[in-house]
Amino acid sequence: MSDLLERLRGRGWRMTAQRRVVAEVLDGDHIHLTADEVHARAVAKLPEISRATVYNTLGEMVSLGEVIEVSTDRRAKRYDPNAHRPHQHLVCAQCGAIRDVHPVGDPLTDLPDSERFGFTISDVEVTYRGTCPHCASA
Amino acid sequence: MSDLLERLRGRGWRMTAQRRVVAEVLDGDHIHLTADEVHARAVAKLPEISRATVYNTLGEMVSLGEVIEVSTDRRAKRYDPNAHRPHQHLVCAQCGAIRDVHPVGDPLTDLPDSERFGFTISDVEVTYRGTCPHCASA
DNA sequence: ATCCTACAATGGACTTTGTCTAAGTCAAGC
DNA sequence: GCTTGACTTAGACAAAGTCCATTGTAGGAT
Repeated sequence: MSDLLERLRGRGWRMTAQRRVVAEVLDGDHIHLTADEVHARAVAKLPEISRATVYNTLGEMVSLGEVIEVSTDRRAKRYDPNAHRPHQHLVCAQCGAIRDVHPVGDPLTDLPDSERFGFTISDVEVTYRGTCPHCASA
Repeated sequence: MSDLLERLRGRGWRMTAQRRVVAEVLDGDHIHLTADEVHARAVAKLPEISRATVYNTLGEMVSLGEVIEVSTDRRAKRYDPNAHRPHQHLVCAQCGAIRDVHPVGDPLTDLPDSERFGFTISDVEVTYRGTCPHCASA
C-alpha cells in the first residue's frame, strides 16, 4: 500500500477513486513524472479520470507538502513524491534521466550576507547536469 | 553603447535593426526579462519587429554564449546578459524579483562520488528562494 | 440504510509560451 | 548598384496548464 496514500489519508483528505489512483501512480523512488505522464498512467487504471483532476490533485499534494514540484528541463513540471528527505536532482542533458541526490553540506552557508541583498532565504534548489553512463557509452 | 552589442558584432554577426534593438533591450545588470518582455520593449523602439524574430535572436545569443537562459519561475524562460561571470540566482517567492548572486565555493565538491550514479557532471545550477526586503516589510 | 451537502470531478474553452513555415526583405560583398 | 543567402515576418500550430459551470459523490447526520 502506498505510503503517500497513507500520509494523505491521515490529513483528513477526502478520499476518492481519482485521488487514490494519482497517489498510487506517484508512489516510489526516483519518480519524476510530468502531469501528462501521471494522467496517462492514471487513465490506464481509471479510464474516465480527467486532465483537470490530475492537475488539481497534484497541486493539492504539492500544497500539502507531500509532493515536490521539480523543473529540471524547461518544459513540463515534474512531480516527486520523495518530499520527506531533502534532496537535489541530477539530470542527464541528453536523455533527460533524473536521479535524486543528496549532497553533503548546506548550500545556504555558501552565500555570504553581502550577497543576500536583504532577502530572507528559505530554500535552495540545486540541479546538477551532465551525461549519464548510458548516454556516455552510446 | 551596448557591451553586448560590441561582442556580438565582433563575431561576424550580420547586424540588423532588429538584432540591435534586442541587444540594447537586454543590456545591463540584474536584467532577467522574459521573451515577451523583451518583445514589448523592442516594439517600443522598432514597432514592426515580430515575436518570432525576438525568439530567434534570443536563441542565437544563447547559442553564442553571450546570453544565459534562466528558469527561475516555472513559467517563461528569462534571459540574462551577464554571461561572463558565473553566477547563481536569488528569487523573491512573492514578487518574483531576481538578483544575480555569487556564492563562495563550488557546489560540485559537495556531491560525493557515491551520489553521482556514474554521471559525468558538467554544470550546476543553484536557485535561492526567499522574501525580498520590500515584500517582507509589506 | 438513506439523505444532504460541501467538496470533488468533468470536459471543453481559453491562455500562455514557444515553434515552424512559406514568402518577402535586406545587409554586405563584389 | 546588383546578387544572394541570411534575416524577418505574420500567422498557424503545438504543448502545458488554468478556469469555470455543471454534474457527481464521500462521508457525516438522521
